[in-house]
Amino acid sequence: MFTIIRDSIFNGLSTFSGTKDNFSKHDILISAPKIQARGDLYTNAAMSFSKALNVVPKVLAKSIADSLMQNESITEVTIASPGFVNFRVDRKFWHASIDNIISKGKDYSYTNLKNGESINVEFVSANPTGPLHTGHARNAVFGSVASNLFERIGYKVTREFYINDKGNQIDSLARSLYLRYKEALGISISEDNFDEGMYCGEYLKELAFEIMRNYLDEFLNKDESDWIEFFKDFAVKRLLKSIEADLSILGVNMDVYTSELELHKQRLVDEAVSILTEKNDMYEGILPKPKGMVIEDWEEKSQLLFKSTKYGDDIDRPVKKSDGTWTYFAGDLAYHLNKMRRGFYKMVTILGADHNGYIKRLKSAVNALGNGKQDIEIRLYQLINFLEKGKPVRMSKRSGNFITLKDVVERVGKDVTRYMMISRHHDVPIDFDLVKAVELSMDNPVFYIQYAYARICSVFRNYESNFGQINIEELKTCSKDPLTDEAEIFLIRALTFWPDQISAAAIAIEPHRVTIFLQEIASLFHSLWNKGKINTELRFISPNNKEESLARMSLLYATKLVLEDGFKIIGIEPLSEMR
RNA sequence: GUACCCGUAGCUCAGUUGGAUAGAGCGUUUCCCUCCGAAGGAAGAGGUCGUAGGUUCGAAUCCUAUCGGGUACACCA
Repeated sequence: MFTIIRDSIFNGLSTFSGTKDNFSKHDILISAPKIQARGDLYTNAAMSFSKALNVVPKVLAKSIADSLMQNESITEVTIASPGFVNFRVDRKFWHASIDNIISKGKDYSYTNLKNGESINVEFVSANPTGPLHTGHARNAVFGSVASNLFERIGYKVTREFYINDKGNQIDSLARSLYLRYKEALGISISEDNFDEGMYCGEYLKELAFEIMRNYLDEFLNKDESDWIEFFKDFAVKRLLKSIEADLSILGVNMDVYTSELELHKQRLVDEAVSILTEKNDMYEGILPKPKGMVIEDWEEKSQLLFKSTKYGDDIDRPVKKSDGTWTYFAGDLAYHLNKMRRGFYKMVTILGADHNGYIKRLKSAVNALGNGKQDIEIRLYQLINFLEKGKPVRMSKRSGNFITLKDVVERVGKDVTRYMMISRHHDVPIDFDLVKAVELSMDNPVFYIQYAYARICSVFRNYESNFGQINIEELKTCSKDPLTDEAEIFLIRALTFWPDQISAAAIAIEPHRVTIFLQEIASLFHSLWNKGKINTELRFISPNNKEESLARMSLLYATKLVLEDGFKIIGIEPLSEMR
């Protein structure tokens, strides 16, 4: 809807030379003034482009104002110093906005900014050594909502999970499973049998029993080399399946799973290393002892290093351990080379805040391998504190007594979990109160927006019992003239901003904004509803006046579409009535 | 010691490429159900945006310094 206005503003600016080179229409801000008396909308374009065009803001503002005046939907334009242009639009503009929303329907917030460009979103990527825990839940929801947002701006999204199915942790996993296997065969095992770093959680017992049933004592009293590969493979496969199941109850589905082990088997690590060697980015060297932390068994060791300092990292990073085997980082070199070979130059990776030390080396690696075409963005999310009636829930990883993702979803439901996980900026830790989260109050913001939606559905039921079945064509074509109240216009205005806000959230990779906008719209709706309680003129349904009722229903229908769109992006189900 | 993140109302947090008089919820005070769902709404109190400088027409937002909190810092993943 704002494109027409943007065009007018742009025309006002384009009388000055250099306009086309300096910015595009998309850079023009149109927003609602905080103070109502100033107008319906304003732009700061005169100030923000004053420098680029080398023209004083007031002159630009005058030119913008003149151009806006020629737009017939604009009724009044005022200039405020130092160059704000405030204006009012005709009611018909807002009325047309409703028609626009209804015609676009489910595609209302879709903007084809990226024109089908491929993007790879890597998220969760949990080690397949146990069930997903609550931290993964935030990662999963963040990645999944970000992906939905990317699709809204025209990206072709691939949701990807990187499987760390190689290394010491997987060895420990296999040994842990072997202990459980011995236990299944009647050998007594206690927690003391599990060394540091091994996995003594209950979940391996089930897998051990399955091996015992199918293979009896075939692996008993054999050398580790005779069984370890089988146990690794079995454990990883099964745990991955349970991870997939956990993600699915959260409504998260991956498109691609990529195995680290496979990349090694395909010799892609060697390939990545030889590419970097050719670029002169690899060398055999000794790393300095880290400062500010005590390492007891520190030894100077020569190892293969990647020259990541060349790309902005603080120190160079080891690709081989001192014993000559590959590091985890070596696998990541291969992995990102693999991503780019599959055509993904635009990459987004979601990681926990504890990975902050890893970003620079990852970006360095991608920059070194990407030949300038690469574009990787990494987003970190903060931890979640689980509370119960305000008191922290104790979690001990050692005894395996930590809250799993499944626990949370089973307790509060998928929708509440998803909503809570993205209701805050990713840089802010979340306090998640398991009790308050299911209360039917404003301590539980999910219900606020669902309540708004349910109320709208209720009005529709009511309308139909008065006037019979409603159809969309009718809503589109009916006269919107009865919509004149301030509260109605405010709601329409908020709905009109929706596509801009969604694309801004996508570009910034900030899914939490969606929840904020939804709160705003729900609030405007609730406000309008209550206004109708006091002033019967404003009620959505006037039993004796179908025309008026229909106009109001068209506004509600547009609101409903936007709420549904928001729900879909967040991945929660709309409720047509509260229990 | 170094890097990254956070510091906004009593509490939990928004604040969109820098925009005009900094906003919500909870809590608190006062109103609004004979009337489409009060699980809601209207209004009040509550702020030198951690502190000090700087950049400019204009700073919660950008830069520098500083204080407080979090996370991470050889070969692990």
